[in-house]
Amino acid sequence: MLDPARMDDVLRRGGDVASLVAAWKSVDERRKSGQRDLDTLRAQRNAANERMSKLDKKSTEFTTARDELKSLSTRIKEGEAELAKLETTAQDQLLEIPNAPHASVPEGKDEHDNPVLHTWGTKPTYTFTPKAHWELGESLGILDFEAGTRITGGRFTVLRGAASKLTRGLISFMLDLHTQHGYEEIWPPAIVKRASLRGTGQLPKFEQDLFKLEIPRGPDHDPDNDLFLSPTAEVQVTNLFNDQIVDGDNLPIRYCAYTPCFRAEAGAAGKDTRGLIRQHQFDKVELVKLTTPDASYGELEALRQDAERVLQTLGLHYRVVTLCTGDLGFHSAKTYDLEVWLPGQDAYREISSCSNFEDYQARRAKIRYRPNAGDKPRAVHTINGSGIAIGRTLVAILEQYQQADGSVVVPSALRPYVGGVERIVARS
RNA sequence: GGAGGAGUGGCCGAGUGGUUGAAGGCAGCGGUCUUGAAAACCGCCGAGCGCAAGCUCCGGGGGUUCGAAUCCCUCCUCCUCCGCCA
Repeated sequence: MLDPARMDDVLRRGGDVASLVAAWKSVDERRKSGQRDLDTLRAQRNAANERMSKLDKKSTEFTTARDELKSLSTRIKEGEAELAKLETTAQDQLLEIPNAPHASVPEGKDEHDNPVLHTWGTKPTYTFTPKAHWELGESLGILDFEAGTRITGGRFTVLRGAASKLTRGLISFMLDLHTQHGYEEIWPPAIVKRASLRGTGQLPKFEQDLFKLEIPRGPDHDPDNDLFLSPTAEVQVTNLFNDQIVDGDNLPIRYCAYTPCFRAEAGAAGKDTRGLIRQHQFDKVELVKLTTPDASYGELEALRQDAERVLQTLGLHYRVVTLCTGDLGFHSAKTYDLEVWLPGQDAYREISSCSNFEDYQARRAKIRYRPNAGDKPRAVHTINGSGIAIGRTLVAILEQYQQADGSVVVPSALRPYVGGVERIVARS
């Protein structure tokens, strides 16, 4: 959650943030004064109880003191109940306040205002009209949208033959690339509990975007243990450290993880309904770092380059944009998007999003480090980025490497991962 | 799924109703000693809120009581045995 000291910085986001902040401040003031009053009463009770422990239990002084304390005790209980309500309210309000943008984040209204940081490679040229990946995939017999819909529903797809094999190869290729550059590989659960999602910022605000598991539960079930299909490995891997104090000497910590990701895509009706771009289930290799505050922006740049390396090694043309204040995600302080070129759609499409959350997630998930032995614990900074989205990489390969005859050349770096196959041709 | 057992500070581990926020040990930090180190000895050494005084926290939540780490209920987690399973 946002550091209360930074409430003014978050106002750059505009919109209704100002009213959220004002509402929180007002409740928090009441919370503080309630805390003060209650502490005074509790101090009285503690002192009286200590005196009482020295009295003879059979004496009249004891009986008198006990009866007097009874009413004080009742008042304290009432005060505690009131304070608990205020604390819950303040906490709920705080969880709804987004992260403060970093000073280097450009002003802007929406994605059209995102400045391009740089472009890698050049747009490939074709002697024919490039096809969209769904046309290529269907004519090659490797993307079966109809079957996915029949088995599960819309926005689910069956990959066959070369598409399946390329997916498997891409996962291994990316994990190998990242582990060679200092990331430890993690294979986490695909299902996460509510508390984990709150820790990384997906909840409470975005519950409608998630698939929730419905399981018979007793009436006393703790909602913190409600289960959801994880929308990104960011949740699992960051929460590897929830409620932990890590040794400062171990930072930065760098992880990579492959996981399936599940998103309900509420509110995306009608968008990208064709093809693999926007699915309810997709695969992704994620990069996650925990760093000290002074190192986090350097580590963000490095992580972005590590994500870019995947596209470069595959020879895929792309550009990098810096998200402006109006397009910045809820919990991010700064984000770069990697956008790969899709000739079949004549557009750059997001294939990786690399963000520094500063201490926003760490404060929610209680991930701290001790700068030096004996120091007070301090929130770490968390950074993550796709490294990169598997399905969209498959899309980019199909579209950028397509040939006049409808076949698709396999990027040379990927061939060792698909049994040496050099070209995908239609199934006979 | 059935039957037992256990959850205390970075770690181990005392503690069954009243100076116990918590003995003791290990680790860590500072110091004495030493050419240096080790050993030994001395001191410090959990976290959160609050300007402070102070308050809160012994897996989570609720209850009993003037007072709970200690008693009761419930949830979660872990361990052992049986069953089942990839």
